[in-house]
Amino acid sequence: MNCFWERGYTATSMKHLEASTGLVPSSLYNGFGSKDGLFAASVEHYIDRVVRQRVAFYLQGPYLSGKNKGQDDPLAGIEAFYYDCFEGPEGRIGSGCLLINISTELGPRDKAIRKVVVSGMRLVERSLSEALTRAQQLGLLDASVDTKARAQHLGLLLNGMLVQARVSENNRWLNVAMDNVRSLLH
Amino acid sequence: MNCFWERGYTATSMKHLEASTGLVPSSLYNGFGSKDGLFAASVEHYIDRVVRQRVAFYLQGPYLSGKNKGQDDPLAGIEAFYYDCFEGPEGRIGSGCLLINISTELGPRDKAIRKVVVSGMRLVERSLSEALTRAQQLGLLDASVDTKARAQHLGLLLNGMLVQARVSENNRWLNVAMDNVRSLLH
DNA sequence: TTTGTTTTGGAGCAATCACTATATAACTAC
DNA sequence: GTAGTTATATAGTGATTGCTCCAAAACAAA
Repeated sequence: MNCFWERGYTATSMKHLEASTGLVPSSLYNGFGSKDGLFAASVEHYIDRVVRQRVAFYLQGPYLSGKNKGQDDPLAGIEAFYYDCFEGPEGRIGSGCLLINISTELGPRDKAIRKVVVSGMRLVERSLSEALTRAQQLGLLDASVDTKARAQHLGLLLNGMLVQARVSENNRWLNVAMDNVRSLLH
Repeated sequence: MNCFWERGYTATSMKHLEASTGLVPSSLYNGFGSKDGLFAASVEHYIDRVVRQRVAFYLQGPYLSGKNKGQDDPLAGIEAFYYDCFEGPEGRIGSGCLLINISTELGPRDKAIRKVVVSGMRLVERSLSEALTRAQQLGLLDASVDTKARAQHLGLLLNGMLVQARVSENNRWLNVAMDNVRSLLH
């Protein structure tokens, strides 16, 4: 997963995967069938262990903010979710997001992978929408906001920020970007 | 350029480039030195003929909107700029943007290319900022808007939309996204 | 034409690509 | 222990990678 994350699909060779996993070719092929199989497993692993976990922690269920005396604060959850995507404990500056990276690399060619990638993106957008709705119910977000449209806006903005994170040398742009994110949480 | 645009850098082989240009290897190598040289030339060609041209037409200089009796309407120019990125006359649905595609594919590996790509992105953001400032001077945009921050927001949103365009099968998401773009032009 | 330079044609280079054949080693079940 | 199954190790498969060589062709200036 880390190999594909950093180098993309095409530029990652079986040699890289052997070195990264410490396994010999026969083990890899016995376990995953082909490079494509290993790639598909990596993408699903990413969605499970990175996307789904992050979404569950910050967006679904109550997010207990310190400011609000331990009460659920979905908007603070969204903000923390964004920060975690860029300054996560892994320190993955320059990696961006595996789903975004392979979206643009593979484009419309591999339909099976594309379906999985899109489902991962939709999971994020849906969770953002649910968090916004929860914020409305708690009176933290203006009731006139179209949560689905706003969630799409937040999701597309996140995609754009993940592109920027992949190509930018530092994180100086992030402060302004987070201001822009917060401007969507009123 | 079209080869790299559609297939990315790594997945594009010299055979593809020979077939696409109709030139034999010796001609390509005589003209561009290497695959990397041809790639660099393609990226600069893209910035010149796609980005710069589009930016000049819609964002820089006055954009004469039909609604406003032939007067300059920078906000209408921004809106038209966005539409042109997704429903351009070329009908490039699924191609997205070469700069975005190679940003995420190559990431931080190739520093020379990254510099060029970032300069192309900055050109767009700067032009958006200038159009917003022009709109403020014309009284079309609230004077309290931080045009640079808003331009970054619009730029990142555009990046995200170009990722979406690369991976999405249709353009149904575009209407909602354009509503979100317009919500930033007040 | 003649001379000199640039461009193309086509074959082929070593290196790497994803992948496999086969034989041995390591488990599991009884 | 012993048979049956699964996993690992090593070497090597044909195909494709980016690229080169050299001779023929085209062009340029006189």
